[in-house]
This record gives sequence, C-alpha cells and structure tokens, in this order.
Amino acid sequence: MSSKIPMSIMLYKRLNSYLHYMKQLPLGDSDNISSTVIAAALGVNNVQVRKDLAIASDGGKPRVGHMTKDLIADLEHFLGYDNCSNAVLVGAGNMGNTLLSYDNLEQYGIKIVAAFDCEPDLIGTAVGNVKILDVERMADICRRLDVNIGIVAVPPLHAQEVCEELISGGIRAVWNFAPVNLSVPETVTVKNEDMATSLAILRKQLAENIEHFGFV
Amino acid sequence: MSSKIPMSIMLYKRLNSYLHYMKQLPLGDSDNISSTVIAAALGVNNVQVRKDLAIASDGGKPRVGHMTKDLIADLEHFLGYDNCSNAVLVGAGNMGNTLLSYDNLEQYGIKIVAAFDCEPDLIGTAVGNVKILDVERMADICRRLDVNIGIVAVPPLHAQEVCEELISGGIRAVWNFAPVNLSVPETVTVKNEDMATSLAILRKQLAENIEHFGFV
DNA sequence: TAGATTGTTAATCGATTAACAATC
DNA sequence: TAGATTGTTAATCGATTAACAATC
Repeated sequence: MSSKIPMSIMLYKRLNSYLHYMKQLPLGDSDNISSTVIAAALGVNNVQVRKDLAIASDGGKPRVGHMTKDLIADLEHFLGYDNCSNAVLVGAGNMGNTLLSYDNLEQYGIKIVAAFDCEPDLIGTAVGNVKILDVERMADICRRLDVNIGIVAVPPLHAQEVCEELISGGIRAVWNFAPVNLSVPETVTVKNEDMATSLAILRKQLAENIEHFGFV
Repeated sequence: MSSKIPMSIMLYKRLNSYLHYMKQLPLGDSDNISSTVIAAALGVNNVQVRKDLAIASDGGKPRVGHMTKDLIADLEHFLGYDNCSNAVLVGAGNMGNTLLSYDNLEQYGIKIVAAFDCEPDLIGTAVGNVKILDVERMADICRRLDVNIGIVAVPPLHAQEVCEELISGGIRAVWNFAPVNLSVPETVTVKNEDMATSLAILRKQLAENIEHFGFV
C-alpha cells in the first residue's frame, strides 16, 4: 500500500490533461486507447505517458492499450475526483464567491460545507446553498464537522491570522488564494494558488516566444 | 543578453516567495539581507537561495549580503512586476469579475484594458473602469490596441473557440482559467490556471501528511 | 505468426545540494 | 586579520527520454 507515489506537480498536471483529453473523446462503450495516441494528441513523449499511466492505473494490454472507460475511472480515482472531501471557505469576497459558485468543484473532489466572513452584512446570507457564517465560530464548527481542508480567500493582511484560526479548528490542509507566505506547523500542508507566479511565468514565456518567432 | 534563463516553475515560485518575505520586512532604508537569512526564514536550502538570487540579481557582497531595497527591485524586475503589459479578458462571469476587481493585478505586471462577453445583459456594463464589450469585436480590438495577452475565463465549452478568436486578434499568450486543454499553434503560449490539479495535489499531500503524523 | 503496444532497464538531462575557494 | 557571506565547481538526486525485451 501507498508504495512511494511521486509528488511531482508536473505528473499531476499531465494526468489531469490525459483525463480531460479522454473525457472529451466520443465515447464508445468498449473503446480502447493507447499511450501512443494520447501522447500524439497532446504532443507529449509517449514513454512519459506510459510511465504516468502506470503510476495511476493497473496497466493496459499489449497491442490493445487501455479500455478508455476504465482508464478514465482509474485516473479520476488517482486524482481523487471520485471521492469528495469536505472543506470550509474563509472570505466571501470576490474570489470566495467565485469558488462558491464554481459547482465543478465537487467534480474535482471537494465540497464546501461552510463559509465564513467577518463582514456583518455578509453574515447570514448564502451563496447557493452554503450559508456564510461569522468567522468567530469557525474553529468550533470545523471541529464539529470534522473538516480537514480550509480555503483561504481573504485579503493578504488577514491570511496568516485566519490560517492559524483554521489550524486551531483542526484543519490539516490549506488552499491559499492570498498572495502571502503562510507559516504553518509541519503537520499542516499549504498549497498556494499563486496567480502572481503564474503571470510572471506566462510573461517570461511570452517574451521568449516573441524573441523566438518574432511578431505576427 | 537573454543568456539562457531557466524556466523552472519552482524557481519562479521561490523568487516570488523571497520577494514577499522581504517586502513584509520592517524596512530600514539601507538595510541588508543575506541568502542565509532568507533561507532560514522560509525553510529553504541556503545554496538554493543564493543560486536563485544570482539568476535574478546582480549579486551581493561577501560578508554583507544584498542591499534589501535593491534586491527587491531586482526581483520585481526579473519577475516583470515593474512593467505592466496590457491584457484583455474574455468572460465576465464570476471568475472574470474577480480578476477585474483584483486591483493587485497591476502590481503583478498586467493591466486588463478591455473585457468581452457574449451575454447581451452584460455588454455595455462596466466593472471598475473596464467596460465589457461584445465578444464579436474582440479580435478587432485586440489588433487595434496591440495587446499580446488574453485571459480566458469562459465556460469550458467555449474556451477553445474563444482562444482561437483571441489568436486571430494577434494574441500571443493565453492565461487560461477554463478546465480544458487548449490547442494552439506553437507561436502561442498557454498557461493554465489549473485549480483541479492544485486540488488533487493538495489532497494527496493531505493524505500523506495524515498518514505520516496521524490525526490531531 | 507479425506487429503494435506494453512494461522495464539503462542513459540522459536538469535541478538541487554539498564542498570549497574567493572576498570584503 | 578573522569570519561571514559570496559565487563556483563537483556530487547527488530525481525526472525525462531512449532502447529493448515481453506479450497479447
């Protein structure tokens, strides 16, 4: 069990893209697919695909490949899209609202069961069927609902404080949308949704691209 | 010039975190900082930090380190935060609105100069001082404003189509928030803001974390 | 059987870390 | 000068790619 799963971000991105590719395929019920085909379609090395699939799936059959339906299920399972975790959201501002309205979130394995804010006007209102509660009650409610995942969508200045409050409520994983380095004990995992870095990389690549291909 | 800059995502994430760390420091005007200190504060290997800084900055002085003010400026320059690019946004739904209201975006080097949607009710309205225009006019306006960056924040089904329209308007870099593999010519760069993958990784880490440290 | 596809083993590449000499 | 910090060169580690044997 749990025999040393690689943690490379790239692996996960690729698996996710294979999954998207297959799901968008016209689906015959007993269709098969091979790493070679996926690789060609996505412009990735085919050995890469085979290795990746070997990590996430039971493996296919020589000359036949993988049964598409099963492979999709395997990837969804590996990526955790098939069993939902509960999560709480802190910060019902713009980003918070976006996440609350993003109904696909459940497809990707988490369900927001409660949202918190400190703004009196927001407390008591609801987005979809998630009520926005007073952040004062957060730690307590996290404990009671036995939630492990907290989403931080508050302004940067409050992020650290909110994060600590989540942790005091027993949260073990923080999905952070604030542009801040959160400091947490080693028992807690943080994943930064880091728009600034994404942008920096995008623009670097753009610059290289233009240097390489010129304009037009 | 442009002497082979490494493109590793991790490098950029780290540089960004060093920058955040320094900016949050109480600032004396002529204070210095060393890679050792940064490394210790962020829990990173100190040689790593030194190498990273060497890539983005002119370098510090032995025994003294870097002048904080200058180092901040160098990192901001390297990450492109000091000169803004214009961008257009497609899709004025939840995510689009969040991006439009996210005034920090300019701090991170891009400015949204126009937004587009296909929804008649939205066309003509504005968010902040960005007007939402008919997506029909998009390619044309992109050309006229000579914009290189397009942000895709439309539902997955329309993403590919919208992306092609952007490209026909001369866009060379696409920041994609739709959970889709966009296919683009090699002259165009795509950066996926890939929440699903982030979530998958977060949950894997959470699982490992709990396996390692147990509950409580 | 022949051939496509698989999984595996070895080679390459790049990024991280360790060791060390240079310098203010 | 002594010592902290720098940059550099070599060693390690991990991820990607290439070569190949196994199999339906």
